[in-house]
Amino acid sequence: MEERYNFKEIEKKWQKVWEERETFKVTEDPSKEKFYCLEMFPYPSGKLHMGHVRNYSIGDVVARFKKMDGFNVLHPMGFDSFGLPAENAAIQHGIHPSTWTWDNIHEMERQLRELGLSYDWDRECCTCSEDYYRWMQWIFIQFYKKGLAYKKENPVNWCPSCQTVLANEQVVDGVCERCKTPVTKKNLSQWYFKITDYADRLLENLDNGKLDGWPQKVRLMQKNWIGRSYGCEVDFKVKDSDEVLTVFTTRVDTIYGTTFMVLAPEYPTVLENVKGTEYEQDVLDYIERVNHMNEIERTSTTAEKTGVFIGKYAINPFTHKEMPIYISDYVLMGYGTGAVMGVPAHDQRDFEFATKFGLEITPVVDPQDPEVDVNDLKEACAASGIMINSGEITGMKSDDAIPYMIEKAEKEGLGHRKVNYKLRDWLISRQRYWGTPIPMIYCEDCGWVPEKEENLPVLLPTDVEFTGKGESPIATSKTFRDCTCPRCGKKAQREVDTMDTFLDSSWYFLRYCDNKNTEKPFDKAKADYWMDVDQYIGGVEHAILHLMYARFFQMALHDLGLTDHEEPFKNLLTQGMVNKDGKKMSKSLGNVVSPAEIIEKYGADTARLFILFAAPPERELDWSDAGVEGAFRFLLRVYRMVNELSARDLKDGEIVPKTAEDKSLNYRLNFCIKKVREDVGGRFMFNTAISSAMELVNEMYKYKDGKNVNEPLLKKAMKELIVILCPFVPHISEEMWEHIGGQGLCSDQPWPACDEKALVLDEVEIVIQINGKLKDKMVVSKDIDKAELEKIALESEKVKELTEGKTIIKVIAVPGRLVNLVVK
RNA sequence: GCCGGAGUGGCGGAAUUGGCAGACGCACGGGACUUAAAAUCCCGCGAUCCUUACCGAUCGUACCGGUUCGACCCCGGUCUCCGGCACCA
Repeated sequence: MEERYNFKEIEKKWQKVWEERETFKVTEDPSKEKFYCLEMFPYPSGKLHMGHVRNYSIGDVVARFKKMDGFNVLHPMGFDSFGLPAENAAIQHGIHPSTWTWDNIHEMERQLRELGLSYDWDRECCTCSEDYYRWMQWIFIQFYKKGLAYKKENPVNWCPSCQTVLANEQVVDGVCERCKTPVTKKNLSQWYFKITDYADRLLENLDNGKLDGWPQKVRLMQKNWIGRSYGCEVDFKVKDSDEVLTVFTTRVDTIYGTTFMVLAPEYPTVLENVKGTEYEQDVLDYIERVNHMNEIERTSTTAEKTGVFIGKYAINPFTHKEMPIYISDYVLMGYGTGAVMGVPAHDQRDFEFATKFGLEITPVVDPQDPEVDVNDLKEACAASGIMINSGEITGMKSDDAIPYMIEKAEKEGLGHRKVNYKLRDWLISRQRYWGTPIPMIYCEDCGWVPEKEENLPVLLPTDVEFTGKGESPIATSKTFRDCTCPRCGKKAQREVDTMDTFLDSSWYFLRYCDNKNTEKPFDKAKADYWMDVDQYIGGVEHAILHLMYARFFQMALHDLGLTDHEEPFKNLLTQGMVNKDGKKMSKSLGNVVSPAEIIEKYGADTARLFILFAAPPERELDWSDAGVEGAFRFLLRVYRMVNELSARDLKDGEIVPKTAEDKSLNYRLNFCIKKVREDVGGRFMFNTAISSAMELVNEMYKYKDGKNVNEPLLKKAMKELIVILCPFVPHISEEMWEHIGGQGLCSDQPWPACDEKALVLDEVEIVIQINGKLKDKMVVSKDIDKAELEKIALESEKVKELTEGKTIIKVIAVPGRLVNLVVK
């Protein structure tokens, strides 16, 4: 082995060896326990960033460790390669999205290989390739046949800059998640997936133990997003009309306090209700104004309430009182029924509305709080309490009044129990080119008909123009649109929209299980062998979008009988961001550290080691050049030691630790073996795993230059140290392994066994406390019992001195740990 | 506003079940080696106080309080920061 640590050559050499020997290629093997380790696949932007390096380093340590620990490890990689940037490149630079994407994929593959990641590249999937999107289309058709896909006209989120619709999940703070342009509403006919059918199951599984391996935070975020609320729908008749307005409320107990009613501006009967009346113009003006607002303006909670009276009255089914009907933008058409009962005394929004329009405020719940005067409210009071002014339920507890009123409404036919969700159906069509074509055909006679499965894939046309404007670019193709109806054979037209790329990433983990299948998306037996993903690793920014869509897909595919598994990801690790100087790395701040630069200067092993050592994976990590230097120095230190020890040609033989130094080294070695197993295999604390390896190296440095060197022991420590380091820094480990004459590849070695006996020391240090404060320490035999321990502690000079003239009230002795004297 | 999470040296962080606070690393300081420097190796490194020095003492995990023989850890309250959701009836 060269004296100098020549990482460049070492890394190149071993990457080639792994590739040639197919070290990380796997097949199903029922005799072995499987482990599916998966990192979120990247979008092929063309350049790897530090976030990727962190993500894949974490996954690689886990995958390599599990392999060494005897598992049959599936560790695949691919590219989420449909999407907008490719199309923007086409618009700006005239490069075809396909060319741009594939060039980037190849460049990123190269960069990933440079990191020495243990992927089975044979299983690579790129979502933009025909053999992937063919099955994406097939799955779409199965969803359609099952009634999970449907097309409907609806006001949708529209990004004026991207010129496409967006799913609710892609609108963040009222702006487009991608380009930050304020989102507007547009009425369009679009494809949807019925994810709401799965709302309950998606919710149930968050809490029934199936996802206990997920961070609580992510589960809560999904729970809030699904937003289930239990309540009641109540029917209000419109005065002098046959119309019935149904409202949803979670507080039916407050129905006696309803003093007005509010409809969403889009409510379908509003226009006919005002037609030809004096209110028509005001209402039309208001609706027009609301339509021109973007999402930010519309959903601002700080804005003063607005609205107009539509000239009609609703009748409260319980009090028979007449109540004016308004429209206002604070009522949303997309949630509940689009109509709400206004209870200003107990709902803050209604309170503000009533105050603005001078409407009556009737308190019906007394919270029994001396600080609240219900007859002079300064704001709404949402607390529960005792019912007042409420007919037959007056005097009841408001919490009891809710079930009582629901029952009463059901008995008298005035309403019924109802569960509502914030979750909406998933809008999946996009007016873009670079995505999976939706395999649907519109026939004048038959309506929407799916393409025949044997005709898949519906290929993306190549004769399109990229203008970035108007409808889907596919519409500019001369050949794509026209076709014949698969059902009746008449002339028909293809759908020109493509699928949201979040569909592609909702099942790629299944395709990895069987990526070459030309008969179906994946073989059930293969998928059932590998699934669930035992460890999924990625950024927390996907907590809602990707992670919920993938769960929905898995459930739907399960229900279609394609897999036995209902949830895709058993354990989830969400890694924190990589920052520089406390700020996010970004071009505009000029603080971007490029992985290529670091690999060039220090090598991949150093980059991996630093990133794993600097912080626990869930936390943010601040990039530190000095820290990288430190990681590099550690590798140099190990390399130098192995070089020196191998030159000494240490003797083999039976390991019998004799001296205290032997025992200490043997302890450190076995402790490290155990610690790394726990920290990498269970706790995901790579930083402490590495620190225990550092401690072992420090101990070995001290030991090797000592007087009585136990050569077989030192040799074993060196060998096992190299194996322990392998998951973290595989290249240098292979090099050192080869150098000391190790058999086979270091990556193929079994994880060293921990000798538990070595961890039991003959003597232990015991702490002596007085009133809980540390006063003395002593070394005693490990077998000593409570009574003896107590006796020895009381004999300590220090204790005698400090307890002189005082009484010892109580002695607490914990063998192996401490003695605490309570003294007065 | 609602729901989460976090707060430990100069810095990143450790303390896994309530039992020695600060492992490991960075930075810094000192020493050895060297003509010199780099590299390397060794030592020190929370604060305050006492002491010539050694030895030691007191305080210390955001803040206030509680439980306990014993609290970074459990309980109650406060502050600050971060994240998510947000006119969801």
